[in-house]
Amino acid sequence: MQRRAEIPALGSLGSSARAVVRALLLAGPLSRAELARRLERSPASLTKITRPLLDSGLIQEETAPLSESRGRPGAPLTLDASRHRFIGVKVTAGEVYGVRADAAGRVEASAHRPLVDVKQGTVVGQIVHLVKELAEPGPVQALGVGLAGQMSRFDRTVRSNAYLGWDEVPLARLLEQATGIPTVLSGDARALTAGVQWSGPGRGLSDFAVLTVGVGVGLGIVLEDRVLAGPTGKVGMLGHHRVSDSGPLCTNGHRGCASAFLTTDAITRGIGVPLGRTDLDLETAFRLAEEGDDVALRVFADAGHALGVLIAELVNILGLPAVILAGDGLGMLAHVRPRMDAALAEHLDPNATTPSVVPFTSGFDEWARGAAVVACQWMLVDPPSPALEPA
Amino acid sequence: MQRRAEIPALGSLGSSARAVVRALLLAGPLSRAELARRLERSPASLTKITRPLLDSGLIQEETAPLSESRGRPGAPLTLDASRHRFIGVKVTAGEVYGVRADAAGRVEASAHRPLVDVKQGTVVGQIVHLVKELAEPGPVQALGVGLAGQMSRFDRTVRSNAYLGWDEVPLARLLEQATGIPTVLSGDARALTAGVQWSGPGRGLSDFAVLTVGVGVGLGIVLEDRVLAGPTGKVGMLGHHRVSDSGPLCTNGHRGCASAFLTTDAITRGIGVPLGRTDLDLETAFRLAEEGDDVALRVFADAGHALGVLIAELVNILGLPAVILAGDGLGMLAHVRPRMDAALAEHLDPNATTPSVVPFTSGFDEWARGAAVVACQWMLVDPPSPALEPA
DNA sequence: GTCCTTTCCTTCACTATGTCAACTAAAGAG
DNA sequence: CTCTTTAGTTGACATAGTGAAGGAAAGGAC
Repeated sequence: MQRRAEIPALGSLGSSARAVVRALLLAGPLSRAELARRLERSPASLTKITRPLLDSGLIQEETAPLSESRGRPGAPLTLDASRHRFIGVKVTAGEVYGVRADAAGRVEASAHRPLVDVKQGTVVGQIVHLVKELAEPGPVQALGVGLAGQMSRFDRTVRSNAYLGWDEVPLARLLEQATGIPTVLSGDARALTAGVQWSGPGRGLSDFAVLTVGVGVGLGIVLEDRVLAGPTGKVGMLGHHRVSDSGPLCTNGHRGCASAFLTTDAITRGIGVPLGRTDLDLETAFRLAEEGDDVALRVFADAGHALGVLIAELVNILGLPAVILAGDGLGMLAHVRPRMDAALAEHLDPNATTPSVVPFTSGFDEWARGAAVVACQWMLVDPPSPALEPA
Repeated sequence: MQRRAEIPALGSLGSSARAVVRALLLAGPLSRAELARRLERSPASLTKITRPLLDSGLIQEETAPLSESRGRPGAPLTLDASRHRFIGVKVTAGEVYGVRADAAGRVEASAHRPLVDVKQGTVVGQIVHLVKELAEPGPVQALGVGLAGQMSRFDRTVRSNAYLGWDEVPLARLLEQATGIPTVLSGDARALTAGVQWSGPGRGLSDFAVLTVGVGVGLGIVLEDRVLAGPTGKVGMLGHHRVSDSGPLCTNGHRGCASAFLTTDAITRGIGVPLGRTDLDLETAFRLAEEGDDVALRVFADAGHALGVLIAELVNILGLPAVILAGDGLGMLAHVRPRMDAALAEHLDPNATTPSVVPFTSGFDEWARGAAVVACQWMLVDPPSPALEPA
């Protein structure tokens, strides 16, 4: 058995070694010859690149040869993803969620802590507590934090966050100083999308969108294998996107916008108010629909219509072959799917290819897991990110 | 005066030399120090990279020094774009348009030829004629051809083109054999967008969309300085994108779709049919609107509304700071702008930044010029494209 | 078994590209 | 006139990749 401490950190690798690690993480065991084809290098280069990785124990050569067709079988190289740990944190309304995941995005541990206020010190303190709790066994290579709001891919500063009331807070540096772990920030929808792409239902797809439904409506887009950051971090502002000329008002007073049909609040109030039950919850709403209640059926039909229209717009504009649905409001899918499919078919351009619409049920952990994946990707970007700033 | 024949072709350059040429074409005269900063290389490297380019006459050192602030002034390097010629061709309904442009995208000559049928031989023959006519003075470095339909960035084969009725036609190879000029194919909207980005109103913008209005409705998207090809070449299928719950039917029988409001045909028929004037043209429609005709005013108002909704959707989904309007139907802008602006404001997500909407008046040449720009970009991509196949 | 073919992988000499450190060069500021 | 700042060059060196040549490991033909 090899000593674990000797394995080098992913962040310390050269650019070609990173490319090899990325390929191995993405596509399992691969022979040198296969890697050479994928990375568009010569076989000679792959011998050279993989040697130090094998020597350091970062990758291993499997004994069972990979025999396909005739000719000498390739020696499969593997990377033991479980030896590289990352922590992901998602900051929400009143809570901070965190997970520890390996390089393959598998969750090893999760935890959460309440957020009593949004003062800098409180939030940083709670994140640090959470990280220390999760970091326990073995070294952690990087920490990713997902926050609502506009930030670039691999950001270091919260520039302006309406929800937290923050302005120019160097959160990554503060967390690095407190934890000693290299830290990146990312938009939460972007992080979720990265998680879906790296090790969720988006794995292997080079182009897709993630549409989330819950407290709000969110969007993440992957084009040509890259998660879109948006020019100003502002991708997917479709919460108040108009979906119908009629319909209810949203909380901002817009008629017929996506939020007015799709958020948990819109659904519970849409059903609860006409029935005089102001504190109706989603489960009750589902039950009412199953019992054939007229109001519930109409509200879910409208939600399905809104969802179908949003998907059609995405596909018409971007030509996406797949759309993944996620978020804690996804439970309604069973009730809205027929109407969603109908609206999608109706609004899709006749020349566009019908996308596959894939539901992805997940809890709040998935947002944190996405942040962990972002941290891992950060360690593997080319060109390498600047090293941890001196504390 | 230097002998022109000695200048090396752009396609023969190494990858760093290409990067220098791209930067000089994009941002005019730049000193070595400035190039080093932009390309993220050391000053020493730039001395080394630029030396053979200067020796070969491909770039020149300007005499007037570039004096900013204190310190030694930089020696501006320029690339004489006019010494590199490209031909762009756009294949449309009954005609083939072509232009000869320089590396900066400036049109030097243009011509067009009728297309009596869409047989392979006929189309290839007409393109070859056009190219020979335009290629006259000096050598041409590459030929770009823009066609409607789905193709990748820098394609070589028309895989399936409903309009031409073609299937798996190796058009690039055929044209290379007939003309001896390296040839690329590209989607027409993609080519137009490349032209706008390289040397049109999109110059300097890293994120924008081009929305075209005319016979149909087209879309091109630039994100992070890259023209989007779309996963299957299918970006911007918004011709039949639903814009309103009510409104006229389009030619495919869809109610309220973009085509039903915005195409030239939709406008002339929308005004002409109620007035009993079946052969009404756009000019007459404009005049009617200026005279205050009720029908014309309503049709243009609806068109403005449709345009505003499309722009809002684009901006909501992608966070684009700018949208450029083009196409031969753009003449209507004056008549539709108030309503367009209103619809844009109404449908834009309150959290999104209002984009600048820039009209770009242009003729059919602009589509061909885009194809020439694609040819130039093809010569400058990194990694280099495979060289001209042996004929 | 003994070839032969195919594919994988390595070695080695070589090229391309880019860097650092030390230097010269040209301007403005005091 | 010297100091500072910025630009550009030089030469020794580093890094990453390649092609050509050959060894290694399988299956197939005989």
